[in-house]
Amino acid sequence: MAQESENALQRKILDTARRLLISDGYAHLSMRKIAKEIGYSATTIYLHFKNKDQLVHTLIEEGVSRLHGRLLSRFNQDGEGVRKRLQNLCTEYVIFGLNNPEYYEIMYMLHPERLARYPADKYRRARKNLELLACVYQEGVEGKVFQRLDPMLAASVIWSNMHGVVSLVLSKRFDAGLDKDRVIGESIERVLRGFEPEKRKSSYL
Amino acid sequence: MAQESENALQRKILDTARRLLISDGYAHLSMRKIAKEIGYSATTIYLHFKNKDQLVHTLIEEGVSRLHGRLLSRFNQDGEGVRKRLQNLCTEYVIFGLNNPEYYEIMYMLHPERLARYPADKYRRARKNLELLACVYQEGVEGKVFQRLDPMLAASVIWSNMHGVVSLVLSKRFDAGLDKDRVIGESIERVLRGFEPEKRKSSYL
DNA sequence: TCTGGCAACTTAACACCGTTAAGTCTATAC
DNA sequence: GTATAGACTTAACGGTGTTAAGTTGCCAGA
Repeated sequence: MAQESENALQRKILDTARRLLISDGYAHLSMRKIAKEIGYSATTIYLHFKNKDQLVHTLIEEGVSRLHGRLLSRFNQDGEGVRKRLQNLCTEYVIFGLNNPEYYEIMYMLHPERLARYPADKYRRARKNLELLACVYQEGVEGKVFQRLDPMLAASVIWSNMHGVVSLVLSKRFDAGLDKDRVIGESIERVLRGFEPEKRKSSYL
Repeated sequence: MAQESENALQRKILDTARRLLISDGYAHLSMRKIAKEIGYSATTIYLHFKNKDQLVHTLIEEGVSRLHGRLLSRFNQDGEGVRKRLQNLCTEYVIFGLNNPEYYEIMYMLHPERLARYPADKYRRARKNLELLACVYQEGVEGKVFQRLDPMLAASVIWSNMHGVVSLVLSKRFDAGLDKDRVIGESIERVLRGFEPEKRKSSYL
């Protein structure tokens, strides 16, 4: 069928694009290279994707759901305290970013111009990752492990902290002499501490 | 003198590059456009700058020292508590980033490929900004406002937190419904709280 | 005054890029 | 047998960073 061959080629384009993205980085990803790799002319890609941005958006979505898979498996891994669970989610996020720098770059570091027409339903998918953090935070609020606060706000603050450390490591902005693992560990630790309840007037002392 | 006219043109190139960077953004900054703007051929720029990266590095350095000026004036503005002073530095950093998105982009969000040959002495300048944070932190340690910790590590953690929130705002990754000012405020607040001493076993209660 | 050389600058070109318009070929439907 | 539709390509436009080679004009030394 026409549609099936269309889908097959579409998948081939995406697979090649992903491979080139990971091997050469986003800066070197070009329509012409993808085309050459799959043995078609560059214009053929435009029969399956409106433009390069749309192709990249598909890769972003892929990245988002890969990350979601990682976070979800951590999320479902209970048996530990709420604080430890949130900490694990943070660690998982950082690990994903450092292990998938090219995915991370297009997902969270690309200039917004490239995302201008990023479809709303894909944004919603991305938010699901934030909601995992928010959910655990809310649990923590109920268990008096964290201060009462809008969970999505708290999740956003935690996320932006994780993003800061990941993106600075990826873009090599930290001092060479600095132990990156310590910065990452301290980042997670400090921001979580920041949400813990004041213990000053603890009643049991 | 030959050198003087060289410098004059060099400055003209830089001024134009800066103007175009701010008006059109880094993505649209091209050697040809700069050349057209100053009425020279594109190749003339290569007589004064080795390549586009070197030109951008000069702009980055400019940005770093602009930011340094801002931070320094806040740094020298004492009469308040140490914690408030560190908070002010953080706020100043965020304000600079949001007010100078194009500068911020090339300074901290550009892909490391573009910075591969960024000279070491310019890195040192960039570190001076981090040292301002570290210095105030150290003051806080001595005043028992912050936990004892390697000041450069603490400064890096605080910086990466600020960078996270700035870069996510600039690249429009936060949910539209989220109050950015609150995220920024909470980010600063929470990370500083994370460095405060444990008050659990406070002796005066 | 002539000449060599140098500095400043330009033109032309290379090898890329995303993207579009127009054209080709082939298989199927009538 | 011919028309149509789908899949694909070629050629081109206007852009990019960058380099090699060429031009121009001025100034020093003979």
